This record gives sequence, C-alpha cells and structure tokens, in this order.
Amino acid sequence: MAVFLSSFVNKIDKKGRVSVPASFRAALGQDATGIVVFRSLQYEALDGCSIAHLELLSESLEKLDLPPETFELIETTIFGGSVQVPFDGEGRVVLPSSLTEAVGITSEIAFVGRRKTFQLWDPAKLATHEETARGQARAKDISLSKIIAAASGKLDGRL
Amino acid sequence: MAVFLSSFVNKIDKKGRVSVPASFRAALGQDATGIVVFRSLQYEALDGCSIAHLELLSESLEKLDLPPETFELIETTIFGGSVQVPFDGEGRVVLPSSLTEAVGITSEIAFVGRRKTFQLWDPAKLATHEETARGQARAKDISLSKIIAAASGKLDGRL
DNA sequence: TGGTATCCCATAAGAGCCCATGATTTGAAC
DNA sequence: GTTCAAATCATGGGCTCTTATGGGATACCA
Repeated sequence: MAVFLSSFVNKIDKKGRVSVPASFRAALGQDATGIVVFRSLQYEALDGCSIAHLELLSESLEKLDLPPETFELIETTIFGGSVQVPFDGEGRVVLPSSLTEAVGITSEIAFVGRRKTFQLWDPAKLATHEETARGQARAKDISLSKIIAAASGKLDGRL
Repeated sequence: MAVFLSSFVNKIDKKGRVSVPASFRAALGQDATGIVVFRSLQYEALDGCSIAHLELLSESLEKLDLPPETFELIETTIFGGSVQVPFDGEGRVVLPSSLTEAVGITSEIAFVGRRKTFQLWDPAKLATHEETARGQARAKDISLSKIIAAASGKLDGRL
C-alpha cells in the first residue's frame, strides 16, 4: 500500500510535463506505470492516488449498501471524473489541462502527501488554504498538546 | 516512546544542515531514520516529533469520533503540513526552507524539548516568547512549589 | 500536415554519504 | 579538588549519486 508523505513543489515545463516527486514514485513502487487524478470534492485541488488504490476503493464501495443516489454521485464525480496518466521515462506526467485549469494550476504544482492519497494544488492556493485552516484550528482552540491529549484518551476523546 | 527534555541552540551551516542534539537523537532511538516537522498552530515555531509518534497520533485520532471538520482541520494543518526529514550520517537534518522561513529561522535553531514532542524556534523569538510566558505564569500565581503540590495531589490537582 | 504524445539524452543543483577537526564533557587517577 | 586522557558532540568540507529540469527527434493521430 503506497504511503505518501511530505509536500513538494515542482514546475510544469513548456510541454506540460511535471516531475512526480521521487519519494512519491518510490511509494508507488517500481511497477507503477502512472497515477490516477480527479477533482477534489472539497477543495480547489486535485486528488491523486495509485491505480491500485482506486481499484481497491471501487471494490470496497460495491460491498457497501449505499443509497443508489449516493453511489451514483460517487460514480460520476470520482470514478467518472478520474484520469489515468502515465509516467514518462523520467517519472514525469502530463496532467489534462481540463483538470489543472479547473483548479487554477498554471506553472507549478504542489504535491501534498496524505498517506493513502495525495493532493495537487496551485502553490499559492495551497498556502492560502493552509493559513485559513490554521486560523480555523486556532479559533476552535485546537493545539498540538490538545490533539495529543485527545489521542491519549484525555478530554474524553473530544476536541 | 521518545521523551525530549532540555533546550539546545545549534547552528545551521552553509549547506543548510543542523545537528539534532545528541540527547534528542538518543530519545528517538537508534532505529530512528529521521524526524517529522510541521508548523506550530499556536506559535511562530515548528513542532517536531518522531515518525512513529506521528503515525500513532494519526491512528489514534482515526479511532476517535471527532467532528469531521475538526478531523479535517487537523489533517490539513498537522498531517498535510508535515515533512519527514532524514538524518545524515552525523545526526544532522536539512529542514525545508519553506518551513524555516515561515517561522523566521535563519542561522540558528533552538530545540526545545516538550516531552513527547519538541519545538524548533529562532533563538531570539524563543527568548521573547519565554519572557512573555514567565509574565503570564506570575500573573496566574504559578510557582514551582505549587506545581509540586498539585502533582502530589494537593490543591485537588488544580493550578 | 500540424500538433502532440512518446521516447531518448544531457545537465545542473542539491541530496546523500563519507571523513576530519576542534570544542566540550566525562571519568579515572592522583 | 585538580589534572589529564578519552569519549562524545557539533561543526566543516569534499565527493558521488540522484533528482528535477530542459531539449530534440520520431511516431502517431485527427
């Protein structure tokens, strides 16, 4: 199972190619021929993962007893909207401009590891998003020490 | 479980390397290949911990019934913003300049042990922060003798 | 036929690895 | 308590390899 950690910012070149960070390619494994990318449902970003992970997700979802409308929404947004993009020989991909334009990616891409998946952002939008999230966390009085306390069973597991 | 105590100030060299204090590396254990670093939510500093601790935290939080927005804020700020940095052969790390610049770290780093985690500060900002904290502790009438009393069950565990 | 995808190659920067040295700490001997 | 040697730690530098970046040629497709 691929685990994506840390964040990287890489350039998009004149041919529309961008290097997938070496540690992400390592996480994907030597057999990986590419990645899967689709619009994020929550953010102005793309979500990415390994091909195998999307297939596993698909199988898992079929076993759930989801309402048909919910299943149909997932089918349309994630599976219908996903694009499989192959690596070139140097570990680069060319992302469809329909996806990158939709989320404001122009000349650089921020790869944000989210363990099982990763996100792709325009770096400026990511910075704004992170500052907003930090402000919201502070407003909710979330701190690292409280997170650790909650994880340890203190605070009745609440935050 | 790593326990980080004391504070140290080390230099950043021309190649951007800084020695992780030997006692912190000892706390991390011989198997440790690096550390994890992310922006502090509360302070103009970075938070750091062992890779294992962050993974444990992640697993623990998934088991809690946190409100989805709270979970997502934590996911974005701490997990999404964390960077795994490896040790070199001499116990040094190279911190991403995106993190060090965000908190004003330039030529020296103060490592501040916080038992399960540690903080990374620009030394001048740390000095200011500590003075502020001392003033606040005095205003709350906190003293070492009262801390010891509270820890011993006196004062009904209150401070 | 033009545009683009694919494949191949080259290069610079920096990450990673290895080694050395001076400063500081620690412990033993007196 | 002092001195000295050994061990440890922080600091510095050099070399090699990997990675990200850039470009050209060819094949394919609309």
